[in-house]
Amino acid sequence: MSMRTSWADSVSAAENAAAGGGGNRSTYVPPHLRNRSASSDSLAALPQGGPAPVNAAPTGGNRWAGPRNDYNRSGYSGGGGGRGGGWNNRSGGWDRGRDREVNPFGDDDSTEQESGEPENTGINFDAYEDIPVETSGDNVPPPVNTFADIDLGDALNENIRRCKYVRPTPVQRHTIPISLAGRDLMACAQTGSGKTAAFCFPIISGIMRGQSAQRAPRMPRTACPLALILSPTRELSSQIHDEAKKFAYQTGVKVVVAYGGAPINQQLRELERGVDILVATPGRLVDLLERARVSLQMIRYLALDEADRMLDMGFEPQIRKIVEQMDMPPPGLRQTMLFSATFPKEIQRLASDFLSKYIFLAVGRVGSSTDLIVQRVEYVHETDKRSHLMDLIHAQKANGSHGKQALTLVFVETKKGADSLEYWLCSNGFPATTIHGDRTQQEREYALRSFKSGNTPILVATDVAARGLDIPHVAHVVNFDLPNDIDDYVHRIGRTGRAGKSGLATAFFNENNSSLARSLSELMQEANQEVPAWLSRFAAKASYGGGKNRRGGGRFGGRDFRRDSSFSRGGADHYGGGNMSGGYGATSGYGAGGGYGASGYGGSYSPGVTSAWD
DNA sequence: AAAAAAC
Repeated sequence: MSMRTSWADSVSAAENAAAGGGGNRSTYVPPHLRNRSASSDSLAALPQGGPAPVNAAPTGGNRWAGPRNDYNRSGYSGGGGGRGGGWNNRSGGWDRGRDREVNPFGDDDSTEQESGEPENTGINFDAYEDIPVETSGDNVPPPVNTFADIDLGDALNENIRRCKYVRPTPVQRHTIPISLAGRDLMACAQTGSGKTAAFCFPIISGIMRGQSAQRAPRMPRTACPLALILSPTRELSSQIHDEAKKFAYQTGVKVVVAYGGAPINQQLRELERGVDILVATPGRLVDLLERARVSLQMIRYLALDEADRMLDMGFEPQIRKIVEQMDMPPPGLRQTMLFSATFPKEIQRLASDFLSKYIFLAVGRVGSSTDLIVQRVEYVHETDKRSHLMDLIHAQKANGSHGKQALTLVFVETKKGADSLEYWLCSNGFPATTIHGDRTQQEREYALRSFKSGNTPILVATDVAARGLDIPHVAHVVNFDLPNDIDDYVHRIGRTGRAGKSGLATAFFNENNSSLARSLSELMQEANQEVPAWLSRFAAKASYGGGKNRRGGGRFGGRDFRRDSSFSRGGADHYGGGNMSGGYGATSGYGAGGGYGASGYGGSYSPGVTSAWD
């Protein structure tokens, strides 16, 4: 009860200060002002020294060392002694109830066991012990072994508990301290490695500590996020947003998502209500920037997820526009994290342009984790694929659990192919739906929901669903059409075998896939899968045909990209030099393609990790 | 070659 008035007071104090008497009726309260109870705090109570220039932060390295008494306040976590005391209980908060924070964890912590085991059991934690991890760079902060080793703050710790994260994944163990130290990072990490949490925790924590009292400029209709997370697909952005909201629950840090295909007005409204962390796809963000509805001048954290994917998709111009040609602070004055599964020269270039004195991190995939996925390859002629699929689904049906049919994800190569296969399945009595880029966003989201819920246990998808998407409980991934790229294959099969559950991946192979034969059989061998003799023969043939073999074939510590002739063309060692600034970087060891993530089939690929770790 | 992504 007193809390309510406290909050209200706090808000009006903040408003008065922020509006400067200008009659601005914005209800947005910067995060560093939110977590304080008004009775004792006011603007003047900001951490000592008052306003620190925001730009002093990233390279300073020491900004975390100061007293951090501006969060975990009594009004917040201490509360009535019960956990989650603060926000939940208020009946009208600083926002006057207009945007009551929905509990992203569902109704109550205590009901979480209702449907079987908690999400995180079954993870083979021991498998994490011997994951190869390589870092390079100057003064790399040591990894942590537990979340408790890191001072993320009570609110965040509580959310980690709610997420049931027991121990940090390798990418988290390394990334979080690096990031908390204010360092830039280029990381080889893929879906399933826990990277969303790895970059969200430090961002949220940093924003909460945000000692910068620098106010957002007074631009009533322009949102000024402190952190930007870019990702290649709408669904991935949406998923990151969902995760980030869990991590930020009751921290006062506001997360907003913006992507195309959805009505922009709602997103604009959300933005107007204030945003600390903006998750976005590049196209929509450019739109928002051009409308001046978003300004990047306050950005302190930038995370680029699936960077190689974004470049594949032709986003480089938009990304460069966003990062270099708008009003975002330059490298060194912001903290940048670049995540990519592979390191072709385009990515190297991006890294040397976007990052400052960065640390390079490559996390190997979890030991023998692909053991959790049984991979089968079957020789199927183009014309036989449908009937073959029908057989598989029938067999699957027999295995279904809880009276529900197990979820089957079917990958095809084209959007038309997806539609026609879906139509065929449906007209043959199989409940199927489809997701691809020709469908409206509404249809895509509906399809995904319907699939996840089990209402439509068969989902036909193009590669839009291959990467990053977290669909729990997929029992079977069928590569109806194999991709041309082994990385895509790895991503696709990674949709199953999650959360420590076993998964099955079946591929239909025929002459059309010759180019994949070699890398596919290598991958399967590495994962202790049975490679059919006929596939080995295809592989042997293809290795001479010069098909699309894997570059270098190297493992950890492959080719040095600077020795790649195509790389040094037009300026020997340009990138090497660029990356070497300060002696960091993806220098030897992680080649352009021949390096870690590329050849190791997902250097950090780690299926068998629960959804929340993505 | 196809996929994805802003209106």
